[in-house]
Amino acid sequence: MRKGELTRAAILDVALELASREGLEGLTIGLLADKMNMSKSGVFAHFGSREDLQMEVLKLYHHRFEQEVFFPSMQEPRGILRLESMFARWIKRVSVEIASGCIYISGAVEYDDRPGPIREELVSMVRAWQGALLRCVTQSIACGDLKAGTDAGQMVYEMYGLILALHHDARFLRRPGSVERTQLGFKRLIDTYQNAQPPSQAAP
Amino acid sequence: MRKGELTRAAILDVALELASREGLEGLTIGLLADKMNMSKSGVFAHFGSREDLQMEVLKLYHHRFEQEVFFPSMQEPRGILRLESMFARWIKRVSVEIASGCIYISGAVEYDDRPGPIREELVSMVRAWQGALLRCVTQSIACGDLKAGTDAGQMVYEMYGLILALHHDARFLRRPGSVERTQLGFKRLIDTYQNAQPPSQAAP
DNA sequence: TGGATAATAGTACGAGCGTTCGGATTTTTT
DNA sequence: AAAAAATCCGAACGCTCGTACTATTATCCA
Repeated sequence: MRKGELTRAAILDVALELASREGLEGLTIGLLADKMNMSKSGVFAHFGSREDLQMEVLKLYHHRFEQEVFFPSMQEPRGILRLESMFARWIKRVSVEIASGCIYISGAVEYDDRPGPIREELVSMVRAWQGALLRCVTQSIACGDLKAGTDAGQMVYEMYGLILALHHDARFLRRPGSVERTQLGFKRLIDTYQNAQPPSQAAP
Repeated sequence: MRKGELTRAAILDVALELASREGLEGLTIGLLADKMNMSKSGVFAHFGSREDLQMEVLKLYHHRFEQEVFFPSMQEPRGILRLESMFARWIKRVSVEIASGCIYISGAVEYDDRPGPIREELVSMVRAWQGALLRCVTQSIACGDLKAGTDAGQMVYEMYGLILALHHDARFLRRPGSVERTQLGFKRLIDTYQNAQPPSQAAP
């Protein structure tokens, strides 16, 4: 691997850290250069523009999220077990991000009214993740783990709300016990839509 | 009323509109001056600093929120009726803000890691609103509308999550039907914790 | 090891930011 | 109506931003 690609990767790593704290729009080349002990133009040369840099950071974040949350949960069997794994790993991920900030969540606010390629990419990423959750819920219904009439979209909606509340209360309000509240909310969600007893079996 | 106070009020009105769209940190004096057909220094003279301007905008927003959501609901009798009124008005308010943006929510992201008086004020405002919700839930338990063992903090937590999800899905993802999902989520929340039949009477 | 190539530094530009200051103009008060 | 005070403008300052260009240094390949 060439040296250029190496420092580029190192820059992106620091950039992700910085963007997590300050937001993608708060990510500045000057600050990044300082943290890297490089000149501004030295950093800049690795990316065609600031927007390209932001895009790369976003894609790196997405990749990490997939690695930590999505892929491991796919090892679990289809149904409620996988759903619980996805949510548990999601909570764990956001819990860590209480200290640093979650780019999906801060980005949703930063780009809710700012058109452009960054917004497009961000929207499609979040949609993809919600789509994955939706599929998992649908499968859970199909295999009889969840009641037949369950509104899958509604479940995903409320799951997302619980995570947003976690980020809000823990990171912004600095309130302890938010993780437990999120778990409790998820438990009530499952309790509402879960089929009577059989842990993971076909429906009648 | 002196002319100064009049234009000052007009500036604040436009500033609130602008801060709703771009966020409090995106509120800039130059842009504000343009929208007012005034010079930058002319606008600036009405406030000692940009931070003061932001603070005034924040307080104006808080005032409007109280007027539209909090105070009218206080007309309702204590208990679940008042709680439902608070949530309904809250939804209505955020629904309108889908087009413009909610400063409480965008501010929570902008200032989650940015110390200073603005953050302090914002946190105390959100805490106050959650406190009001908490009191209302507690009263609903006391008067027997909600079950005795109900975790009031948990209810408020989930209500806030539903609103955050509304803002996220409707404003950022531009997904239709989010208001209905929010109402459905609230209904399930009430169903879980509501006492059997008596609409609003003392508990056994 | 030398020559081509890649990687970084340095400097400068134009734009926008918050803020200051002095003067012109309008409003209010006496 | 005259005096006092409030209001607003215009220009300028120092700063930071992204970006372009040139030159120097380091790295890679033959």
